[in-house]
Amino acid sequence: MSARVRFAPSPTGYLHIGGARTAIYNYLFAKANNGTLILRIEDTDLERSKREYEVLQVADLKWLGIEFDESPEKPGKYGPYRQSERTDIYLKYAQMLVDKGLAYYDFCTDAELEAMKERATQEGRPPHYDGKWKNEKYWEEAQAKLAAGEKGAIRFKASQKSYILNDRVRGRIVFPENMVGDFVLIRSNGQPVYNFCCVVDDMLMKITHVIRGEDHLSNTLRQMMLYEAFDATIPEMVHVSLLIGNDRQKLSKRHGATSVNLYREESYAPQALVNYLCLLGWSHPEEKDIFTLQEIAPVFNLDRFSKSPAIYDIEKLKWVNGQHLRKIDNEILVKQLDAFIDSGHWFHKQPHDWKIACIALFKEQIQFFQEIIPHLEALHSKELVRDEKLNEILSWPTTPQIAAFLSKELEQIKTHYVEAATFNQWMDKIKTELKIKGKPLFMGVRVSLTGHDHGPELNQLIPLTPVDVLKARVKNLLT
RNA sequence: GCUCCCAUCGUCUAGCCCGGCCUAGGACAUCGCCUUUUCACGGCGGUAACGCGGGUUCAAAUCCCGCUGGGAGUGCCA
Repeated sequence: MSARVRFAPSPTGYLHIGGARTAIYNYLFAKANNGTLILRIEDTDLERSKREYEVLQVADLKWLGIEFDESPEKPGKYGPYRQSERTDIYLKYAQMLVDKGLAYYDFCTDAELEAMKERATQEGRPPHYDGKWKNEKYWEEAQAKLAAGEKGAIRFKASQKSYILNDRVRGRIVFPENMVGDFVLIRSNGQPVYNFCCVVDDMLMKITHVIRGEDHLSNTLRQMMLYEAFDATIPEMVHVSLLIGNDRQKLSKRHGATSVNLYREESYAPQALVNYLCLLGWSHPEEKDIFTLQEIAPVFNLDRFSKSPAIYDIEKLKWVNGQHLRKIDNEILVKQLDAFIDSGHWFHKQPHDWKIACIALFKEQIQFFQEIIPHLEALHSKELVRDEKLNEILSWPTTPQIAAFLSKELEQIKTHYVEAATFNQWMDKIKTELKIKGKPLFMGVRVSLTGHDHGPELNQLIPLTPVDVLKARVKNLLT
């Protein structure tokens, strides 16, 4: 039987990086095993689920390079792929359990349940449902209520024995007896509940491996009971450790950017995010740390998951991003930059070759795509911002000499830009005629021409800077 | 509270299942040095970890127990 895996997000918000990570693992597993990847929308919480979030999440997934073999947009033969469209299926299966005597109708009110929980807690018992409507003496009443059209929830008779789960990453897990009370399958409003839908769908969609976050580990007990009730085999369970913040707490908004769309907006390379996320809790057999999904799909396997939670550290992401950015073709980068920079910006008026040269020059220096903006601004700024270090260089006796020389040379230039060859001639002349060399030479020229004490290599930078800007800077410095 | 899970450098991790080759390896970050001379990139090097306590064993990061710490769950949320 070929592998079938699914990613099952709830459309209640943007795609979270934790969700993206499990999607990646599922994708990789499917690819590695020539299997099928399914997208199932878990929108049984009508209150919080929104179609627009589903659209957004799918778009983010696509941006990350994750495509599905079966999904709401691309139905296979196990649809529908939105749980909200499968209600009658769940109802049917719930009724089957009722008929088999494995589940029952419950007509308790919220207040009743609340009181029940409170009582149990006070008495030091686990806050389980007390099984009132399971009791024979209420059967007739239940039938009557049902006949009268009253809405009741359907509860599963939780078996009170101990269960053993063989989890692919966590090994043998023993759930002791009496851990859960009778739980709801169908709400009194007729809507099914997560744990139930999940089992029915995984069963019907013939899912072979469930790869999901460790937060679902305890849900697995209930789900095992349901598989048992349906006389079905449990898929292979793969519970991956969670992502946490630098304070070791559950990852949340206060830890910074936790949703994928934010990274897209900040122009991170999607393959970098994917690469980094993949490495959080999984390791490459050869300990490689820069790769694409296509590259590692053949070697991806379930044996290399770490069991402990991983702290999400954006510093390493930045580095990974830089590594990927350097591999991207300059033409593509220019296109992205065009889209990234505001339409009114002078950058758009530059010739294509100039843009390419800029990208080539700066791509080695930036980790964030957006960090290129200050670099670009620096090319066009006539300003000379004096700080301590700059003033020190300006105080060197050689610097005014260099500036004066450059000023004269610049007057000779009739073109819009200085050629690299011309610039190199200047350097030679300063060396031979002015007899300046070493640090005073390079820093003197750099400061005179750029107004900064740092930046890319001069012979690449200067040919990209307009002559009038260079003139203004030198003049600025001489006065 | 109860239940389950987890525990190697600041961070991500390799090693653990099948004890010796581990004076614990790699990567990010950090520090220093080198590099047609700056920041960066690159190269070289440094600082830095087996949570604690007991066992078992000739030998333990690796196996067992306890403690401590952390995480998750405990819903008519997913």
